Amino acid sequence: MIYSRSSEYAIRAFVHLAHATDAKYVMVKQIAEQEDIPAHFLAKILQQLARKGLLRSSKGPTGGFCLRQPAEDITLFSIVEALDGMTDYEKCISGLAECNDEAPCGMHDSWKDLRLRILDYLEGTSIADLAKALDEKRKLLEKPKKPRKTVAAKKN
Amino acid sequence: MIYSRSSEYAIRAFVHLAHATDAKYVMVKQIAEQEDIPAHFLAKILQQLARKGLLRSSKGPTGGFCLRQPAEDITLFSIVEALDGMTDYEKCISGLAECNDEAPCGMHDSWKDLRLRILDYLEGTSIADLAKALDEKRKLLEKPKKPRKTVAAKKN
DNA sequence: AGGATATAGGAGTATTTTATCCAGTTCGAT
DNA sequence: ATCGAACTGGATAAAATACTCCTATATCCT
Repeated sequence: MIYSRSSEYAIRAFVHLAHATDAKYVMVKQIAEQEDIPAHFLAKILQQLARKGLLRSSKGPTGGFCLRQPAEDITLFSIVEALDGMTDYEKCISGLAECNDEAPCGMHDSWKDLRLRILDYLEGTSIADLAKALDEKRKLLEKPKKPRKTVAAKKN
Repeated sequence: MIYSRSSEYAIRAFVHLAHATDAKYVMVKQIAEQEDIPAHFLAKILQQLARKGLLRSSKGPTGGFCLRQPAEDITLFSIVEALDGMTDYEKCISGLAECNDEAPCGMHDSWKDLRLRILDYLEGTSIADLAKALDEKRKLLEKPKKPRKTVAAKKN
């Protein structure tokens, strides 16, 4: 709800690509299957991001997509901005077009603070951050110290 | 983007109602005009909120809507929850259904922190807060110490 | 060179959100 | 009692978002 579903898909795809460290191209189909994202839809999204310069693409066999910059340099902000735009964040949350720092709007100041935090989050989080966090979580789950029989009661 | 347009309209309508201090009913049409909200659409929204117990409604002449509780007791959260639901906030931002505090998801922890802030904002801000902030802003604008000729260059 | 493969891109469909309209019901006022 | 005002609720429409399909184009591989 901070960003669209398109952006969500893109972010997940980027994290996936960040794991393909050897800078090889990865097929949309492969990403879509492993990340459980509608393939055709994801293709569209990645095409957009390739046009915007965030991805590199190649056609034909051995083709696919790969990150154009190191994962450390790609922020969530750059992805969300490219797909959703930032107009929602630029206007006042109350929807009053006339509202600015001087004009009246009850929500203005408190929202400004929260918006800043959201933008900080988007600008301060890179694909590399997410990829690393994901790796660490996976490692923790791979070697459970005290495995309890089977993976039975899987709480959702 | 934190909440839907419906919620935005509702919040503005509630702030409007909070100003009708004498607990009288206010017509949808009147709110819609003054707040510049599509009247029929707003009617639907207020009906929903009346059904959920956040508003009191009355038909016929002298009828309309009024707050059911004091504005201090109505949080943004209660409105947004009633209209949008909180399912978006309950699930992991990455869209992974399987993701929970133990399961792997790169975004989980950082998002958890931000989500908490957003919910704090929604739960910690009441309609009375917004109404008061709006009043204060208006007062500041009403009596400019040094009025400069006319209100000419009205910057958007 | 030519066939297989993967992205590019346009067009089309489905679903959700936003917005409108109208007939029905309730209630106040004359 | 009756009329009109205002909410109620269902049906409809428009717009935005999410998703699918098909053809073209570029590239690798034999």
